[in-house]
Amino acid sequence: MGATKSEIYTEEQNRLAVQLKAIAHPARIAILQELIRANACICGDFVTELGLAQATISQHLKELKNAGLIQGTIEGVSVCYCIEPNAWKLLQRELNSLFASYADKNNCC
Amino acid sequence: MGATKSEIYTEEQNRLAVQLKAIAHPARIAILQELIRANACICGDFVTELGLAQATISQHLKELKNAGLIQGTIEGVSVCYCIEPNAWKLLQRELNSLFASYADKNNCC
DNA sequence: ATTATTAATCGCAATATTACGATTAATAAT
DNA sequence: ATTATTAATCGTAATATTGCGATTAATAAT
Repeated sequence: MGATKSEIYTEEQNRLAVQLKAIAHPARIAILQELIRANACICGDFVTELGLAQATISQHLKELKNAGLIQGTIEGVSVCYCIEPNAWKLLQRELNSLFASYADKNNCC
Repeated sequence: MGATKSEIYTEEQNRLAVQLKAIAHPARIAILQELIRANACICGDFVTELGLAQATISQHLKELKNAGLIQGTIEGVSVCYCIEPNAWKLLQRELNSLFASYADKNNCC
């Protein structure tokens, strides 16, 4: 016990859960918002922007990258991060369809 | 350490993170989908629907309820769950604005 | 060559999550 | 009254996450 029983769910459910889990942390939400706001890619600016240690930021970036939501390219001594457009748009579509499926059905309770 | 440093984020970032974390589990995604699909409120059907123990389902329902995403009303010996419309629509709006802020900016990397 | 800067990784401690069996509390049926 | 049904809760074990200091690897600047 302790680990999620991924075998019993559909692939879509698992994928959506993984991506939502990646976003579901205030630090990572802040990172994504700043990435979008700045458009141009930033990197270690997050360390000063948020009040977290460099190791912690690096870990959060890694999780976002693992979920495929951002990408980073080495640029000399620093790393330039930005949104991964395809995964981002796919997630948007999947969430849209989830929310759309709850149109305006009248609740029973 | 081990706990999220909520103090350093905005209230919106924290709220969004809490609600996304509530959804970010395949079992809870399955529960929400089934709740929406059935429209009418189900309850312990989830135990047979998914392959999880009753205690586990009850815990997942509690988390969704704590996040304000669903509501449950006692109906005799069983409990009838359904989507909480206001929280659901608010979350939809917040996610929409997050995704909308990434319009079609051209990435730099 | 040496020194600074940047970011990844390792190792650790604290805390949170996932899952379940067992028990409990409450209503419904007999 | 007794028995079934339903769902919450407790306790526990396994695993995952969060956060950081310290170290490491790599390029840039001197």
